[in-house]
Formats: sequence, structure tokens, C-alpha cells
Amino acid sequence: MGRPPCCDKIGVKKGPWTPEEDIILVSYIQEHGPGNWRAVPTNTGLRRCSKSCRLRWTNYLRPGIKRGNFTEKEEKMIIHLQALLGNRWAAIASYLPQRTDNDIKNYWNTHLKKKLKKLEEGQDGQNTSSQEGFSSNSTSSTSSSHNSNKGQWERRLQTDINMAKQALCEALSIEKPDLVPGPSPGPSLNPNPALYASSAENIARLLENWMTRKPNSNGSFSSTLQSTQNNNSSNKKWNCSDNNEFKSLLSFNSNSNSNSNSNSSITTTDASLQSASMAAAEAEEQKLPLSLLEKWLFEDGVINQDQVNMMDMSLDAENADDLF
DNA sequence: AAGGTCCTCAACCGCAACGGA
DNA sequence: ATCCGTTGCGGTTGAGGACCT
Repeated sequence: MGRPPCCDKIGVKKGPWTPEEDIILVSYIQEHGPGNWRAVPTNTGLRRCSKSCRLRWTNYLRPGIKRGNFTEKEEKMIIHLQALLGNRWAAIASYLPQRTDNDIKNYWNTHLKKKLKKLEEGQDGQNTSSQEGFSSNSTSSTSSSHNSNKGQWERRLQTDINMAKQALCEALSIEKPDLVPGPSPGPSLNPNPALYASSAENIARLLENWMTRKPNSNGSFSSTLQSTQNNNSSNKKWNCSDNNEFKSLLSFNSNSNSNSNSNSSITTTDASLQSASMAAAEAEEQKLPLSLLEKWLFEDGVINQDQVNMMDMSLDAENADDLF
């Protein structure tokens, strides 16, 4: 017996959303808040399935979304987080609160993957071994098997561990002083009206009244809007526990057997990430406070120049320092 | 200008995870 | 413990715009 369709396929509209549909959806969410997506098509009369409504909201209409033009800083964060987390776009997106997972995924697939590959090929000719640890998708874990020399393998392992620590440090501190450590609670907690106005100008234009009706005294939007933002899934998730993001950051290997994306997403820092995740799991078991984990991360913070180069290989090295 | 190819990204699909009954 | 409905997530697709010949 096959899986029942998520919605009645007959009469369900597909394809691009029209401005009219956007207005209907936004108006409804403004009134009722996001959630209960199943009821949205019924209550709004939209001939869309619930999934489509949710996706349209989370990826396009939701306030606080920044579109296009990824900055170098964002790019670097994505690269590092992807190396760290694999293709867990939602987790990565939680560190870039203005970006949706879909946006990041698209940007990775269309820009960064190619960019890294290009750089990788460029570096292959010059210094194959030094950049294995950061290759975006596949080379080093396999190439390590070619290292029959145990000493070399151990050195590589140590290098990977150091790199994972560095990547974690950078991932956790990259947005300082805004968010430390881990993902920001998202735009919902700190909405920027100007940003919203520019990023969602498409729908704002359609909803002039919405934009002018409810800004409150401090310039943020209405409580209705804020509450809807606070209800959005990623925020909910990260608000559950202060440590959840950190656990999440490290947890992918703890259940690696069930990681369906492991084919290409787990990168060359596998070994080091395992170490990191083992430490995290250990800490979790022992209920160690986060600060101890952080200490573990930072205590061995001296990184040799090769590793720094590897971390920065994808970006202009001269500018990289300015970013942190 | 026209046709072909490439590129981008919004949207869809299907599976996994979650939570309530 | 199990079932079932709902939501979340990641991979993939395809329409349409940009670019090339």
C-alpha cells in the first residue's frame, strides 16, 4: 500500500504563487499565526496543499528573510558549517537567521560547491596533502585510506581533530557579539523593520496596510507578527534549550548510521567530527556544562598555519582576517 | 534577431521525525 | 507500545531569465 498523498491532488494548484495568493496567505497567517497548515487551504480557499503553503511562508513570505547577494561572511559561514554539519541545511540556516535553508542549499549547490571544487582542483596541482582536510565533499576520507603509514594517518587524524575544533570555534564565534554561541534565535527576537521592509518588499507592496498599520513604538512590527515569528519552527526549536544548538551542532555523528545524507554530505573532517561529537556525547552523558565543552574546544586553540590556510582556502585570504 | 545552452532558484516530492491519542 | 496525522527536512526538478553563438 502506497503512502497516501499529502493532499488531494485533484484541484490542487501547483507552480509559482501569484501575488493574490501571497496576500491571502499572509493575511491569514497575520490573523491566525503560522501552524496548523492543514487548515490553511481550507480556511483560505487557496487551492494549494498545506505543504505548499508552509513552504511559501517559510521560504518567501516570512518576515526577516534576506534574499540574494550572500556576503563573504555568510559565504564563509556556510562553507564552514557545511564542512562541519554536512548537508543539514536547516541546522546551517539556524546560524544565518535571515536566510532560509532552501536559499542556503541553493546557494551551496549553485555557487559554493563549484567554487570549492575549482579551488580544490587548483590546489591539487600545488599542494594536495595540505588541503585534504577541507575538501568539500569526498576526497580526504578516501585518500586517507591510501595512507598505509600509520604515523601519517595519526598525524592526519590529529590535524582533522584540530580542524574540527577550529571550525567549531569559528562557527560558534563567527557572529559574535550577536549570537554566542550557536544559532541566533532568529529575526523574530530582534526584528529589523528596515530589513524586513526591504527584504519582503514584494509582499509589503501588496500589503501596504500591513506595513503601516502595525509598527509599534520601537519600530518593530506588531505583536501579531512577532508572535507568528516566534512560532516559526526553527525558532521554536532553538528556544527549547540553550544547549540544544550545541548538541545539534555535534550530534550528527552520534546517529550517523541513520544519517541518510551521509553519502556526500559528511565531509573530510569525518574523523575529527567524530571526536568532537564523541566529546559532546560524553559531555551530554555526564551532564557537563557547555562551558566545559567550550573549554575543550578552545584549550587546544593553537592552529598551525597550514590549517589556517586550509580553512581559508575558499575565500580571499587577505580579507578573511577582517571577518573575525 | 533567433535559436540553443547554461544557470538560478522557487517549488515539489517523498521520507523522517515528532507528538498526541 | 502502537497508530496516525502533521510538520520538518533534504534532494530534485523545471520554468524562466541570462548568456552565448
